[in-house]
Amino acid sequence: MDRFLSSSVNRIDAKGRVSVPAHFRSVVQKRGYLELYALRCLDQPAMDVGGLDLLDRYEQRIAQEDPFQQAADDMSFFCHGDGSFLKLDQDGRITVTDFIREHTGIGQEVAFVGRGQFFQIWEPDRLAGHGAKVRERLLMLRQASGGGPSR
Amino acid sequence: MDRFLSSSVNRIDAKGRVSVPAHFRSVVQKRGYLELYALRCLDQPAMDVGGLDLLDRYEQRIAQEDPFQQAADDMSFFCHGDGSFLKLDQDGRITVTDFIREHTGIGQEVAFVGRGQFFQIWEPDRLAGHGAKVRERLLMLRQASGGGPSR
DNA sequence: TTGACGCCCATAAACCCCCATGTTATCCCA
DNA sequence: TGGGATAACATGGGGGTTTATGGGCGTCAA
Repeated sequence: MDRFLSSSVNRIDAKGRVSVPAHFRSVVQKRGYLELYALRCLDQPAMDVGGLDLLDRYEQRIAQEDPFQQAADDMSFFCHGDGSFLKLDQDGRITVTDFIREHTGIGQEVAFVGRGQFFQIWEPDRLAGHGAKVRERLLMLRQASGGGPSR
Repeated sequence: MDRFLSSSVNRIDAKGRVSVPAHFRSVVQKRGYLELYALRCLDQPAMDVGGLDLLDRYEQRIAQEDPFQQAADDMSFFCHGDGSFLKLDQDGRITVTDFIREHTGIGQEVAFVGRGQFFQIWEPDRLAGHGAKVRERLLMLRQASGGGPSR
């Protein structure tokens, strides 16, 4: 398996460290990531975490823009400046910085959520609230489209 | 890693010195920059800092302008005349000059922001305000394009 | 001589390596 | 099928190293 799947919650210790779920670590290794990079989500109190290939996508997008226009500058600011490195120590833990806590509201626990090519970290309660809203939207979408397959 | 990524805030000491984040220093060394050059941003209260190749970037920008117009002349004056060298001392610190303080509003603390090929220095509060505006613009961009790059 | 600047060192805090412990899940065998 | 052995994992903490920061001192130039 080489995709980030499933979710779990781990506790932050007195030094501010938290274990990355073992399954995610094995994906990290399989993909050959030497370091993890966390990007601040634009519209959610979460961080997107992945390898540096996470940035490649954004940089390709930026390359399409006129480098001297505001859009290119904004995009660069977002993907280069609004993130932080997450070093895995040799026990597979990362340190949760103030930068991350501020944006996510994370206190004592961290929820890890697989998203395929990357994963996210959330404050567990906020994740639960977000999950409820997502399910609601999906349900409305299905009803609006006239039912679809049963079940 | 050979790109300037992530951001952090450091304090200026009584002599006007501030530590460049260790990670940025290692990028500077990896890129072989013997000296850093700081340019006033055209449209933001920040300095762009990088190697001398930073000038290439500005010169490209100027090359886009009609050389008979005043804009090109102004830009040339701005970037060739309104920059300053930043020497790294052997503890990895730079001195924040009055010239920099005036343009950025920097007082006691400096925010370092990675921008890929270069980095920026900001007054922390102004950076926070700028970041909020950038995220707002990017969100609008995403909504306008009906989905956008991520998710 | 004074002030800006470079070089040096001291110290506290942050960070990372290593090992220990407890808990949970898995497996094996009676 | 139950129960104990085992392995995998999350978590806690000790201690060394790196980093940020503060300050002393000599040099050079105005």
